[in-house]
Amino acid sequence: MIVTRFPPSPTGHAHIGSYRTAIFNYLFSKQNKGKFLLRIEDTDKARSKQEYQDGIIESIKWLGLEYDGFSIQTENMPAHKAAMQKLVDEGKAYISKEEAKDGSGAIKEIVRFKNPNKPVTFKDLILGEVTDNTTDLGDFVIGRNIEDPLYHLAVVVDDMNSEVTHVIRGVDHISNTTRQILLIEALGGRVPTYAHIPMVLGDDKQKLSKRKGALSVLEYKKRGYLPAAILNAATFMGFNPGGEKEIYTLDELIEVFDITKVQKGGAVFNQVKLDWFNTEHMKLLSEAEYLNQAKAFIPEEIKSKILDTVVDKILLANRDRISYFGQLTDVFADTYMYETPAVDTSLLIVPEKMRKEKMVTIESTKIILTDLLGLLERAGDADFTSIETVKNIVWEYAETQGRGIVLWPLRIALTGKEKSIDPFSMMWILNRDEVVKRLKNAIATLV
RNA sequence: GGCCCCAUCGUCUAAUGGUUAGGACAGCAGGUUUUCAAUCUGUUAACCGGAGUUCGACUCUCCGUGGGGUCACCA
Repeated sequence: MIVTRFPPSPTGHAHIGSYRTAIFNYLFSKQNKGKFLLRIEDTDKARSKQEYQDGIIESIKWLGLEYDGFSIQTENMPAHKAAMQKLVDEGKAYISKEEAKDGSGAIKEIVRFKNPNKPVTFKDLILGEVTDNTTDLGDFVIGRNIEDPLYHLAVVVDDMNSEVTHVIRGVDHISNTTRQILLIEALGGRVPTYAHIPMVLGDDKQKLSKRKGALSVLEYKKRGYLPAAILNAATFMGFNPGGEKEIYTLDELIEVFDITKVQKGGAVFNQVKLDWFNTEHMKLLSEAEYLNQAKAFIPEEIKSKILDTVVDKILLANRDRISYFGQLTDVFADTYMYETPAVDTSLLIVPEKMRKEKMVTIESTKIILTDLLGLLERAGDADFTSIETVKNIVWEYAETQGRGIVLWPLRIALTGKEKSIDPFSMMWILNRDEVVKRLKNAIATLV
């Protein structure tokens, strides 16, 4: 049985690079019908916070990475202490009286591992054979004192006890690996198989970090990204199944993932490409799913003053204009979507470059808008049932007069904005009465 | 600096000794039912350098160079 684990320390809100490690562990274990364990490494009590632990669990659940086992490292302390005592008893570790590093000058008893000083070689699923001379590590510390075990010891004991078979983690841990192997050997445990995955880099090609603006996974959740897109994008940093397909669901990822094909070099994180992945995954949503999820991102005070049916229309008309739900905030910030806008007369006049040789004056604009108003007043309710049918109301007229000449002032009359959604979608959202009202308003400004 | 790891378009990558070095994102150009967005089409752009091995190297070896990681009583 294959067992992998993801052991974050609850000392901050982790970003996409950290969770990619979780994803690779998850993918590998699931495709082998194995187990995926989540372990909170909180041996650094001073920096660990419940808030961060909650964030980790929330993120993992949101991403859909169901774990088969959960543990909190400090709860396994008795086992860590027993292991440390055993090493000391067997002469493989010793207690050393040293001056405390906290500047107090006090002398305390720390526990050091007696380094056998030999080169350690292990086989890495991604890197191949890795050898490291451990002598320069010295007799490294494994406990603050005989009662207080540190990271390396705790990890090794926990992994042994939970029978972890594969340790998949970032290459930044590679030098930890050799010293942990030393500990496993001293404890008489079985050395797991390792796979060191490349770092996720920032634009500066250095390890991605929050300090350099990397967003936490929780932040992406808040901004309305789809977990499926995060999963897909994260996996593709360092892995590629070959072929030209790039959009994969979690199940498909489990299917095609191959740890041995993971890239050796680091991958620069690209926010723009993440947005693209999200756009593509949004297209995979059914209309009902889209609407349902989108509604959570409409500011309450705005939602309460618009009819549900109109909200749906606004959402649908803007569907392919957003790449993540958080952008809905901008959509609704354009109040013309649901409130009659003030119209600036000068905007109504078709800009020069779009006139196509035609004369455009205040008078001609007024005539066009008046003609349009007539067409719309005469339209039936059925004409407003879809964007397509709405378009048919004015299309013939626009064709004969010149599309730009007609559609430009129409759109401005409806939105009051130089840049906006198209007039057909707008009329569909608004329905006849409001369209007629806005046209009349616009005509009134043309003196 | 010691030790370790890495190296294909700007970015993510495909290629597993023989390809016009492919795709995606971004960029650029154009089309489209006006604008913005979206969308469609086309297009610019890469094998870090030098030796070797070989009939033949992006692919294998070595040496450079460059980049990164790590050197805690953090994890």
